[in-house]
Amino acid sequence: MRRVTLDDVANLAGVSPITVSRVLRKPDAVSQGLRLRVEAAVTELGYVTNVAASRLASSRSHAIGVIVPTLYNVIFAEYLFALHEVLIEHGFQLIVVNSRYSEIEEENAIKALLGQRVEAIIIAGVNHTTLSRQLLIQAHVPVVETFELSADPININIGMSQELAGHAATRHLLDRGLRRIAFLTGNLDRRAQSRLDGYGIAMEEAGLAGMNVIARIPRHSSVALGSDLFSEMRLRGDLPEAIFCTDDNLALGAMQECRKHGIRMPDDISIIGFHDLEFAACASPSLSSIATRRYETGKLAAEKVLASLNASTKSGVETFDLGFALVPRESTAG
Amino acid sequence: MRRVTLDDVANLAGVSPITVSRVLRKPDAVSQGLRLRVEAAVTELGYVTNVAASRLASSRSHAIGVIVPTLYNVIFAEYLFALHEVLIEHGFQLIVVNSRYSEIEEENAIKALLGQRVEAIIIAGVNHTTLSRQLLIQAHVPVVETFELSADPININIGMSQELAGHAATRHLLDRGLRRIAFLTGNLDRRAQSRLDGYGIAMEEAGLAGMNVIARIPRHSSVALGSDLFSEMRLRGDLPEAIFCTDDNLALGAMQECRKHGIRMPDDISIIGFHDLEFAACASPSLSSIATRRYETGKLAAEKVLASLNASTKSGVETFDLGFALVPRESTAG
DNA sequence: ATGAAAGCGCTAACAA
DNA sequence: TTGTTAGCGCTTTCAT
Repeated sequence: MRRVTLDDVANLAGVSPITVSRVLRKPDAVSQGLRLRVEAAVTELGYVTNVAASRLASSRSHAIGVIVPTLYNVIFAEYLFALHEVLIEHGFQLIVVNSRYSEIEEENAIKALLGQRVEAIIIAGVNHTTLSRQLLIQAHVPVVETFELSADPININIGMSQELAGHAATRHLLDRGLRRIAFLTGNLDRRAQSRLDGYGIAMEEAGLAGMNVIARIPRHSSVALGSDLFSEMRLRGDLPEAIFCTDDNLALGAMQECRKHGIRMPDDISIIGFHDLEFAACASPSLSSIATRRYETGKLAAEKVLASLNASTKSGVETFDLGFALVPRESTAG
Repeated sequence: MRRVTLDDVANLAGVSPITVSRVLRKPDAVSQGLRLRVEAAVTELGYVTNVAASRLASSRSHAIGVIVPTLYNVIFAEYLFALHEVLIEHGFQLIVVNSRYSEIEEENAIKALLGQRVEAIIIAGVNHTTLSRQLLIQAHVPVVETFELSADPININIGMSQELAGHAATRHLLDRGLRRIAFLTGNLDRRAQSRLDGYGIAMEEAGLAGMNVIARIPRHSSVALGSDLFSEMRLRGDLPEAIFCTDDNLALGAMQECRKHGIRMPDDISIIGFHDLEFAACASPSLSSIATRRYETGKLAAEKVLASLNASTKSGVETFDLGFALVPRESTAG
């Protein structure tokens, strides 16, 4: 039950192995006669190239490593979609690994990817362990850090200021005269933490430093979690005038609870989410949010990788701030 | 800028390459003295195993191929989560490829995975091109087909009857005396088609064959699409008594439209979804749905793969029907 | 346009 | 426990 090899195909076609290899990789370099014979033999034997052998011999993996904290989130799905779209087109394989929001797992992921001799690494986030950072630098491959802005990028950085976005959302509520503003969140990953920082700064600027309310249950973000977070505040008899959710899913859950208990939006309570997911515009009331650019982040990351790989010279540090946009809708129409 | 190899480490540690290899793979087979020296050398040089060389030499890839139609869907995220959980633990790498709901792309994905010499293939769906099926059979690796039941499984089949589930949802509405029942869907992939078949059969059994209403817009399923589908029916002045959505997301979108236009649920219209996503229980009204077992499907698939790989004998055909459950809630409380 | 020789970096099998 | 030898299946380089 031995697997079919190049040599088997070559024997059947009556040519040398290298000719078969050429037919498969650069068909134009082979005369039509031989090419047809080889192609027939390939089909007859059901030959499939052994990628490991090919990678070893050519010392090219045609693989690009991608690290995301989770696959359980549309945000990263949209981003991966863009990466796929561009890179697969150019003959690269994507090796996607999730770090489950852990810097230690991220470090292991980086080692695994380097073992695969990936030709570039695209990694969500800008905070890494010391060893991770060192490995990424020593790898001598293009490295793209995404979703946040780094004070000290390894190579290419494509992101936005999560803190400014959190600040903008909070300001929006403050500008409508709302003062008791709660921040709702699930697990506080780095990006959620930055948004929280932005919230804190805005509150302080408004002279409301003492009024911060942070509702947090350490679970992954979901509509159900939004309901739970809201319920908890309500049962505590501690409903604020406004809510800033780290995530539109949480906001939707909170809105469902409001409706269930006859709490009017935005009359009794204003709600703003984050990311501007697809459903935000069609919710009722429509949900105010901060629009972020997941697709564009992935697209640009992929393009920068391609550019780096084609460039003869090693590129220096480059930063791209893709920004965000406040999208005011009915849920905060004061 | 040559990459560090086993030989480099061996030279530095003053041992033979195979000893380094052993320290990395079966440390217990090496004396402590040498092991420590080798480990020091590995750290000093920042050595990372070249996976391609390792795979070629050992003719083991420790990789498992997974094909899903999309990453853009919680259903598959939950399933992948389970696969990861079990298989990573056992030292396997997952190579996840998406076929974008295309049988041709699925065929290419299979070829790519075979090129990687994956040790098993786990594939969502039971319908493949003739060549795909042939490749899967000839690969002589465990093959698991999931999410549906096959009349003729290649090897292991873990799924449920999408048709019976569609039938059960429709019956549930019929049993409440509802007669004008619409079926809402986005892209009609195989599974959605089967649910539609189940709907058709139930309608026919109830003597309502002529009353089928199918609202379909060929986009990927989402809350926004549910809104659009509902709007279209409403503007056509053609609102049914009940709606069966292929997906809870569509149902949520439809519910939002109802609320926006003062259409009461379930008084004016009953709605049932599919998959029982997390938010179904906390929606308002709570959403009736068909609960499906994505996590369990992934878990069992992973376990069966492990069992097959450990078994000395090639396993025959096995089928596991994981079933589904009707979860009646307020949205259909007639 | 085609082929021969050598070797990519590792591990299996065997020997010491 | 450690090392030697050979080779996994392909592609590079250099010849023809």
